[in-house]
Amino acid sequence: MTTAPQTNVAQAPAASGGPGAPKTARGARTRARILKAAEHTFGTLGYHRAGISDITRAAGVAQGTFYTYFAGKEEILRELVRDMGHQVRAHLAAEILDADNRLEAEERGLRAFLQYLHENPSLYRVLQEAQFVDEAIYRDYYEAFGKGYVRMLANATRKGEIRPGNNEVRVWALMGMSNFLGLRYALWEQDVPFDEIVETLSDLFRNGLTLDGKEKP
Amino acid sequence: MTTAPQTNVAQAPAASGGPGAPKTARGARTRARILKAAEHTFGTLGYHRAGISDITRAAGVAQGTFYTYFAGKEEILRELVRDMGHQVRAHLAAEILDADNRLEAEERGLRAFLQYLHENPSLYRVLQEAQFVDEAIYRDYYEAFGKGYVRMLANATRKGEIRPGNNEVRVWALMGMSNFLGLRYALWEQDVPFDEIVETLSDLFRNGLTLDGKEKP
DNA sequence: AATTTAGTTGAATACCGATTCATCTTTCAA
DNA sequence: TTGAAAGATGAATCGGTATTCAACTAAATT
Repeated sequence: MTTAPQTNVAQAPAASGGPGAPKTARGARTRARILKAAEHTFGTLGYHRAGISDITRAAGVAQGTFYTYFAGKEEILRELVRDMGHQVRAHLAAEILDADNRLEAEERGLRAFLQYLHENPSLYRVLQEAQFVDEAIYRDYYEAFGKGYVRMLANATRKGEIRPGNNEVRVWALMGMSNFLGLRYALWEQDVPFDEIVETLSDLFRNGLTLDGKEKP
Repeated sequence: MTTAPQTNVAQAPAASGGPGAPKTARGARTRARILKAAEHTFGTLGYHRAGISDITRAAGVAQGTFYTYFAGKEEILRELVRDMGHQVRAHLAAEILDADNRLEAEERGLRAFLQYLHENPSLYRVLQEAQFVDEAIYRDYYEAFGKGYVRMLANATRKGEIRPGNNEVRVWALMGMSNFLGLRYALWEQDVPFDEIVETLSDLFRNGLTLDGKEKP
């Protein structure tokens, strides 16, 4: 029996992290810096054009350091999508909290989303590109988002705030709206004030699109 | 002054085509085969994973032949987006033609779109990936689409079929809905019949989302 | 039939960037 | 204080693939 390198056995590389989750404060800081840098780099250059070297340069570390915390390029993208997903959801949830009813929640939610996207444009690009790098992570994002959304609509239905209907389908429609409106009016061109966008959608929610009568409650 | 290679001056390489538009029937056929192959290959493997060799193999031509008709990988993607854009718009326009009013047009349009996406899944991927390869071509697609859409809503407004409102914003919201519903229910999982999706949206258009009254016409 | 133009071929080129690794430095626990 | 563990370095490797090109074949033109 020689001196076996027990070090190599290693307990499963941190279920959530890459090759190894940081074990010191310094490591945690470095990892965070790299993640932030990746967000910015992917957001600006796009996933494919961005090189690991671009990320590490932006983070101010050497190339090799990257692999201390992430298994590879795909891995850090996944991590990023998870992180950013948590952030938006937390942010929107907070913004909606003190809404008196569903309509108000939709209004506040949409406005907050447009604002958030404007301030964090990387979210859009990172998320959308992730779709074609690892579809599962993209689906996870929207299914997590949608799940909470459906629950809220179900509550609103119970309270009699919205018409009964297929809330899952509605949620996907609503997420699609926000997404496109965000791309067009928060990222591309700021030529319509958010208030007007929100008002237009609010009108749709209150009155529909057509002119003929609405069944009375 | 030496014998200048006047050949190199060349009149701008076919405004729309690549290095040279085909000049014989055989050439046209080959070019078309490559374009079809690219659609399928990009649609299946994705733009970045797909190699020129994958495309030419699928088309049954040699690698070099590709460059007889296209300046490069990005170029063929652009061509593809333009082509596919024409196709969808033409298809949807036809499907909507004999609608009696805007609501019916929306219903038919949505159903037709879901159906089309289900039958031509490549459209989604090619288009969405193009966004990050050449944003302009992506914007062109949706601006062309949106332009026609806005015009139709304006007509409907004039006819008193829909409520007055910001039709451009509405159009982006509507395109977003279709897009997400298509991804979720036509591409990912077919677990809700198109009829139910259409009915859910139709209800939204007729009655809105909320329960309280609608201003009467 | 001869000549020019268009189209085709596929191997060679050229470049790029993700990942590895041996070495060095910092941190931390005993 | 000191040795082991954790972190950091950056040059070298390695695989992949978009593009080029000189030679060949088919079609059209005279």
